[in-house]
Amino acid sequence: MNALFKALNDPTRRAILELLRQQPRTAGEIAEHFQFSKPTISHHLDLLRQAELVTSDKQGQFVTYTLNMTVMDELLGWLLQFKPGNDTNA
Amino acid sequence: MNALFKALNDPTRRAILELLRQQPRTAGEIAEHFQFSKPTISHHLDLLRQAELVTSDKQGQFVTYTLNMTVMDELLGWLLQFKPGNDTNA
DNA sequence: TAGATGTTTAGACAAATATCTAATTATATC
DNA sequence: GATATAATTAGATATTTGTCTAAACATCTA
Repeated sequence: MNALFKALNDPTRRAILELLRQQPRTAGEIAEHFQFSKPTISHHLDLLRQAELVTSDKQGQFVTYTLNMTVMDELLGWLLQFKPGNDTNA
Repeated sequence: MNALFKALNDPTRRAILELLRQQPRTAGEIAEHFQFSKPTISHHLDLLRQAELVTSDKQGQFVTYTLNMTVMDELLGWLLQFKPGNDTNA
């Protein structure tokens, strides 16, 4: 849960997630969308991977990043605990 | 959105939210649940208030904090954009 | 094998963050 | 008014974070 909130606490990382919402992309393609250096984007991708918000797959020189929604579902569950009438974790 | 994710990116602040899920509490009551100093808790409460995750109400010497779910709904909306088949912000 | 391309690692640094103690403000009560 | 209680503000400090450049690693192709 910590890694998840940490990963989400950055506008660039959230923008990366929104990019990947459309389709998987390589590290270089992702970097093109931002003004930061490639190492910086690589670091952001690392944090997203640590939080399991993305998966990475290396094909030759290219590393393709794909959105992984299963962790988002965990966050969804955490959120719903606050919804009135929901007694989960009561 | 930034203030929201920032506020959520701390286990103590998330625990405070979970405490307030049961009922509103004063700053002192909240502080009793943790091992940190009162100023530290006061600071966490300030960040939660900045994110509008809680509201505060002063009655005499006491300041009562109450959970505010409306911002959580915003987060919920952000999350749902990632759900397949959801074309919001497409 | 050499060079080009894609990506990550290493190391440095400024800015932000979480924490503390001491001091201050606000209210209640004697 | 003086003192006690509730809470916040101020200032200090160690840690974490986001960014950069330079270097290294991995793969492809001529």
